[in-house]
Amino acid sequence: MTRKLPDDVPDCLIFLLAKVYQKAHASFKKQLTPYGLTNMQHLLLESLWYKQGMTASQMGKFLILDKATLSDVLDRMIKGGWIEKKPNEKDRRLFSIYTSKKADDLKQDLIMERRKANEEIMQGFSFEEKILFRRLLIDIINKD
Amino acid sequence: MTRKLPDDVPDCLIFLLAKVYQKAHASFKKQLTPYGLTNMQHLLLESLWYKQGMTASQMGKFLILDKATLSDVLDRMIKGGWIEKKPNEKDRRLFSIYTSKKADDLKQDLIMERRKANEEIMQGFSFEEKILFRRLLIDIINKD
DNA sequence: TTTATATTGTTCGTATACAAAGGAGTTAAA
DNA sequence: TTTAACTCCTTTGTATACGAACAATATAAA
Repeated sequence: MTRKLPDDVPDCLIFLLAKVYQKAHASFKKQLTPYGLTNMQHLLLESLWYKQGMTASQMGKFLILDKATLSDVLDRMIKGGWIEKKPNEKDRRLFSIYTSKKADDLKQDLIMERRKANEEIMQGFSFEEKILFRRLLIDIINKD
Repeated sequence: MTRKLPDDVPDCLIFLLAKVYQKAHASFKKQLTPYGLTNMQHLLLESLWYKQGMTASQMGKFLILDKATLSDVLDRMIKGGWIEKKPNEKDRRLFSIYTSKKADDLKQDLIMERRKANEEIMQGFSFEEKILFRRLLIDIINKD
């Protein structure tokens, strides 16, 4: 599916951003296939390893994800045995989310795959370009 | 839905790319709502204005889009009266796609909206940063 | 020319995305 | 303390995405 841009590159930054994301996403997706995980599921696991026991609402804020999107993904991950939900006794609206043993056993491998995927994206960039590219991305996200 | 990154920015370029795309997409989506068009539909219209009469396969190659994705989008755009499909007489597998009058009447406005959206994304960047950012994005897409 | 191969577009299945509305639970305000 | 306002999560509806399988058609190869 991944291909090069036409010779007359579209003068549309939104399009370029979409294609860069599409390519990075597709590449990482291939790496994850053997594990039976989707990109989004991998992202949630790494978030939980960073901070176990978050509620769905907290994860949504942390990852800038819609709660409706998250609800479905969490559901599939519970069915797949990747995470567990524990009800909060004080506030019965809340569930704390934890990774499962099945997930934890793959932790080192999965983190390594992500590192590899990240390196590939900017492979060929100079050190300065890598730093600047990352900074510009963060600037765009945090603008306003 | 759009929010800032947490203080401890995740060290994952794929995540940053996803969030930049998410933000640009959401922003343009708001601009397009009054027209009754989605981002994808707008993209297809601009492609056709650039080159009328492309087949679905040609559009897919031009925009780096899966034919399955395109098939659905084209279907909705025909139902919405934005485009028209004309069968090819020489090769009965093919359909040439053209914009409708309804779409053409909005052409100048829609192109203007896209320009505005693009400017907003890199607003605040220096001239050099704008040039470099665009080049780096294209490099990533065309790598390999 | 007939058979194998390739291409085009559709359909199916699954996974994001997100707006909007709804149900259950909690907190603030009168 | 009882109601209004808010929060959390789920559900519904629509729109991407894309791999895989398919039917119809076209082309190359034998």
